[in-house]
Amino acid sequence: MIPNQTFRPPASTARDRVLEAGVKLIRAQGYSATSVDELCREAGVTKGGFFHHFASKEALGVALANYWSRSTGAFFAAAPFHHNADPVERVLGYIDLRIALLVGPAESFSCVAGTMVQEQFRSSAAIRAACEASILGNAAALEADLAAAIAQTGATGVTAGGLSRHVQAVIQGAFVLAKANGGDDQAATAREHLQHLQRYFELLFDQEPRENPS
Amino acid sequence: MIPNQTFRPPASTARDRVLEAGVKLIRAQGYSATSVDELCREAGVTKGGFFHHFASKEALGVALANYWSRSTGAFFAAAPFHHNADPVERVLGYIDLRIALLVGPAESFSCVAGTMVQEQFRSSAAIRAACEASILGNAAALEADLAAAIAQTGATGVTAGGLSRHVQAVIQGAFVLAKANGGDDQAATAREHLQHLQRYFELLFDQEPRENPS
DNA sequence: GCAAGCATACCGACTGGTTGGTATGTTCCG
DNA sequence: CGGAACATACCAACCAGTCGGTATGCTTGC
Repeated sequence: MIPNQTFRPPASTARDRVLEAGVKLIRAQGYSATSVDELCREAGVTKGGFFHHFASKEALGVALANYWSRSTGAFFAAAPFHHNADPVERVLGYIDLRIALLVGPAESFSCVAGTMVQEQFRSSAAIRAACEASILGNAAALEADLAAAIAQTGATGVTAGGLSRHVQAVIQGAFVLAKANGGDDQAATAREHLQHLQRYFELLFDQEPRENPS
Repeated sequence: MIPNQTFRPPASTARDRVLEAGVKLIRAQGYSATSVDELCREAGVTKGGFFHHFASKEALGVALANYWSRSTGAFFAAAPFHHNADPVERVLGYIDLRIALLVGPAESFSCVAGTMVQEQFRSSAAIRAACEASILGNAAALEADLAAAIAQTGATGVTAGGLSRHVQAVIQGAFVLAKANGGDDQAATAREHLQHLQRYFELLFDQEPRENPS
């Protein structure tokens, strides 16, 4: 879910270069279709180097999901939307940020954890769990703001936890439909769905609709 | 997106058995992780038989997406929610049906097209296009009802096409989060998100909230 | 009515290349 | 010196795809 490489520090060690290669290749091809040899080539590391740092390809998958969690968690934790006094505006500001990050081809904004878990949820329990932690970690970061927004507006029939997970579900769904789009603007496809999510929150929290950038 | 095997006629020919094997295995493992040998074993077909019917594994992927389109299209076209006089009720009835289909483990209700496109959107243009057609075909089937609902309620800022695609995006996102869930009720995870989608439509079309089954 | 001719459906051994993983160095830093 | 960080060479299993062949049925000519 973090947008593109510029938001992560350039990889220096071999281990980090492999993780960066994993982000790039698995976003574009998925986990199973990405071979260890390919990862090594992309990272400029030999097979021996790879297996020195990762006990198996599965271990790389788990480490990659954790790496992804840390990167995205740090990025969103540092974002300025947290400074807004109104919790509803903080929630809408988060979605604004997510929309702003949707640029370029799908492999530059899609989610490594979502991609991996869709393939590996039955084959590898360890990867599944690491991806779940990544996605739910992102959700949890928004839960307090959502709880405050619900309390402030008196919205009924929803919970902060449920809504926070739903935000992530819509984001993941937006990625799938963006990937399915064969046109030249996959990002616009993804934005469309986050704008519907925003409208849902505006209706739920009884806000004036904000004008959408697109 | 069609739920489970009981909604499709039992496969008799070798070709159909391979397609059914594809539905089962690719739902559980993804496209890349499913080998031709595995498909043959599951279908009770030999390698020669497989390549008699499909020119390549990629051709099987395309045929599978088309098979999926036809199955799901026919199933939803025959569903009784179409008979409701109120277009808003038809839309909500569609989501009710989608919710009702969410039972069992994720591999029994998830979408073959969504799973394949997430892995193959860059690697195979033919599979990507076939999956796009499958997902957008499901969306298009709801577009007229959404257009009528918008006209009837005067909902502003949304289009029938955009909303119909959003329904599919939420469904796909619900599947991803269901797969990520390691608990014993992945279906409940998926249902949660479709209920939020339903609430969005209730707010958008100014309906009384319906009581949710869960 | 029946056989020749041909298409379809299917079989399973085989191939060249790739897979994840290992065993055994070498290099370099504290 | 010792161990962490790599490199090289290699392996058995597996991969998608090929190939020569068979069994079956349909079609056409006589």
